Amino acid sequence: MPREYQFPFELRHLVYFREVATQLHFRKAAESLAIAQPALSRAIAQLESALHCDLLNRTRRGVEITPAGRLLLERIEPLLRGLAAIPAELTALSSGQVGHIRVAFTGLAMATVLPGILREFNQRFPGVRVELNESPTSAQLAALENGSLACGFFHPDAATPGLHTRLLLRERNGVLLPATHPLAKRAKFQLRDLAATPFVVFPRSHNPGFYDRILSAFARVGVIPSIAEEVWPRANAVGLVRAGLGATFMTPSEAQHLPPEVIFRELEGPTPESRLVIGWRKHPPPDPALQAFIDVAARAARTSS
Amino acid sequence: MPREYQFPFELRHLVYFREVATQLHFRKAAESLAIAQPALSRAIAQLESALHCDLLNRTRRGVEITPAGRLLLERIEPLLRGLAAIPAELTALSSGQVGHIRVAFTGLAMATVLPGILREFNQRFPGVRVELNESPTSAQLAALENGSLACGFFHPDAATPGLHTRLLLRERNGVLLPATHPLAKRAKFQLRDLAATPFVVFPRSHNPGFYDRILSAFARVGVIPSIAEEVWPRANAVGLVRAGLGATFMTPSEAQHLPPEVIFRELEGPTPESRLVIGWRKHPPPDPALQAFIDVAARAARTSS
DNA sequence: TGCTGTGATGCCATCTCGGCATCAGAAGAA
DNA sequence: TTCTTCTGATGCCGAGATGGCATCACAGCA
Repeated sequence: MPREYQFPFELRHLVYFREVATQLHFRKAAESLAIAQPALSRAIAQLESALHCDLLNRTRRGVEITPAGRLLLERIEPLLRGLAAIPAELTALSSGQVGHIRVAFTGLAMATVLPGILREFNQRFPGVRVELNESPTSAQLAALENGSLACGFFHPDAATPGLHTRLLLRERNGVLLPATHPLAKRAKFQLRDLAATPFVVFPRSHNPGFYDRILSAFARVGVIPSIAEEVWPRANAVGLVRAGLGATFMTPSEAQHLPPEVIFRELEGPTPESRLVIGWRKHPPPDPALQAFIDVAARAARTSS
Repeated sequence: MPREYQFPFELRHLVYFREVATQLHFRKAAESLAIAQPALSRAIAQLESALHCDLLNRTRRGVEITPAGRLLLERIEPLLRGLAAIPAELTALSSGQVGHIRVAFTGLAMATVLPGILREFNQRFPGVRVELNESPTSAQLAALENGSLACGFFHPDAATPGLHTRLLLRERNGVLLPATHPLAKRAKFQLRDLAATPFVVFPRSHNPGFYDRILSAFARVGVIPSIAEEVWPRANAVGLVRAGLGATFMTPSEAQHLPPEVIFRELEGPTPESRLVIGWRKHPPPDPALQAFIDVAARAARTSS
């Protein structure tokens, strides 16, 4: 039998030694450990022979610790404490009370449901660290697939195989115009009225489906829009609109806090729709912390709608 | 049977788990561990049930680690490394290559043998930290007895029960005079010539035997000396002599580097003798580092005498 | 459909661990 | 002194744990 083993001792020996070295009394230590004294004597003897040195001096008037024993005691105490803490940590992890989840989101999520979700989740699961990254839909889908992302708030435009998704909200897009734009004076207008207006959009690669829906919405009213800039994230588009470079699509939710030089208008008639979902991988199934986050997110969406 | 135990697992389980979690392959891990694969499977299953959570997902296309497993792996890796380092540390301690010894000394020791001893010891045992404290003989004896001192360089005046001692040097005391003292002009004189001179001595409690030998040496020549000050350590006595407060006893070795305002003179006839020894406790026997220090000290004394 | 490779399971020999009873030696009391 | 009492060490034995071997169950692949 190999009996080849990295450690010449077992945890048992170390725990026993710690007890004897602390109490300096074999019988009392054995009692504390709920074993008989001979077993303890033997275990200590084994440890000493395994380490090739004396750890305790057994005198008739008690036990005293040797320098080697003192060194061993110093070394094992923090290690035993660390080991003892592990089961509780794992329990906390399994119950979802402790953990770490990486979450990605888009500007729309942050403008709508995300703050409320984070507030409630942090309150109910203060031990779970949430790592947040604003990230476009396509990057989120890639990160979800390769496992580097736990869940994402994004805008699906097609089926998402391998993912569970849950619809959080849907909004019609309006447009954000420079205050100097001729249409800014009108309360209502349609997409085709924007034929002459250059647009600031996000890069197509970030969400090809929505990008293409914008183009086809224009096409349906016989317009080929001019694309002035492609920029990400959304806040920068607002800056460019404010600078007068063009208009941009935006949902009402995103249009809450705007600088004075821009004006938001809803559109009549056809317009692209934004759908926000939360998505996560089917396999492996979410760990408890992520499941808790998803539950909180789903409930927040229900209550807000 | 109690089988009450602080840890729900043993080191074996942790080492096995680390191997599987690293290799993500039961057979290969079992081979690395020099055990059969079924034993490894069982050990991991035991660990999982002990911790009440899954650590590894066994899929047909290999093994993948769960969040709980990853947490466990993170936690145990530093702990296992720490445990693995212990045997070597104890070996180093036992061989005397590593350690810590507390050493006390008197001014005479530092003026004579101690620097050479420390130089050689540090060279041969760089891993041993030597803690040095200048301390009077009586304090050294007390500290040796209660175990707070490993060894001391001191001046015994009686038997030292419970201690091993080794004579390092013996020197006749001369006197240190202010340069303005009348006797300073004479090259030779005896103790009785100092009848009118006040003396600066160390406190009697610091080495009663030597103090009394001074008094009896005076008594033998019919002189009752006047004690001007009692001061410790020796360097301060030099300062008081320099300030003209009186004379003090001193060995030639201690009179090497003196300020110009004082003059050292050897004495003819009877004079107190200083004996420097190194002493250490008989029980418990010295640990290897201390033994090495004693050996170096004894050899240094032999070569210098 | 069979082959290959995975981890899991059944069975058994062996070893270890710990309990009980007892021993050996020193300190302290009578 | 002698006896008691306390210490830790040792002999012996049974229960349980451990690990090896053979085998199973299952998925991927040719």
